[in-house]
Amino acid sequence: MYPNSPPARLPAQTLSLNTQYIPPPYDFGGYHHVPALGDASTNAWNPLYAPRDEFPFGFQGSSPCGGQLSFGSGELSGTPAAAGGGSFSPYNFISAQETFSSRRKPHEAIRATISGGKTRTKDKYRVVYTDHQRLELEKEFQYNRYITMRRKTELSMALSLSERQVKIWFQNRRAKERKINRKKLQNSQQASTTTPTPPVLGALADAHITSSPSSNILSDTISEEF
DNA sequence: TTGTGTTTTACGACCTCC
DNA sequence: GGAGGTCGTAAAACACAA
Repeated sequence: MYPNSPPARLPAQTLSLNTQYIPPPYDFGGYHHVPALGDASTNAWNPLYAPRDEFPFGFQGSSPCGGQLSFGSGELSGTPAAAGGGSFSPYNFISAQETFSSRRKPHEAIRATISGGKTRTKDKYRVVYTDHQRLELEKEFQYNRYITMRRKTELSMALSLSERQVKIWFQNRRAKERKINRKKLQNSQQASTTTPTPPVLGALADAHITSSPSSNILSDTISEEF
């Protein structure tokens, strides 16, 4: 079904990719989560530095990691108390998911139960999270790429999800981010190889022969963080 | 309406760290 | 050994062009 290339595990690549964070182009107009969020690119999300312990909360408007959280769009106006009166605090959640206007009808559209041979543990193959659930998860993700055990417990209770669901959501969300970053990197590499070098820049490049395209891309990517 | 491509949940395999 | 990480993938949910 998926005629993709065979699996190839490159753990080292994972680490290097995680050192940069480029905010993905969110489009809530589709069936995706959130409008464009603030720049959290100053974060260095390396699993080696992933918080395994608690971290202090209590920010308003901007994360301690430098990321701005601005959920002022009309989409978010459907969550009356979620933002805590305009400023997001990760501890402020509303558990009444029904108050969130959902564009689709989660859980209703599940038609098929797991047939024989499937190894899923749930009676349904997968559920569709409500917009509110995804919004709160997304907010937490913008605050911290790696959820702590405490926050996982709180989120699971607030959103009526299991801790395992919250954990897997964060795993999938990080995978999505890496995928987007890879695409961006590929696009920039293609652009650098296809676009002819302007004469002036070419002359400048001659003065720095040691710089390779790949290193330029890397530095460009890093410079985007600032 | 339908075919197709993309995104979203969920899992297994494997790896690392404590 | 367990928890949690990435990676690859299955299949549902969804968007959208024809």
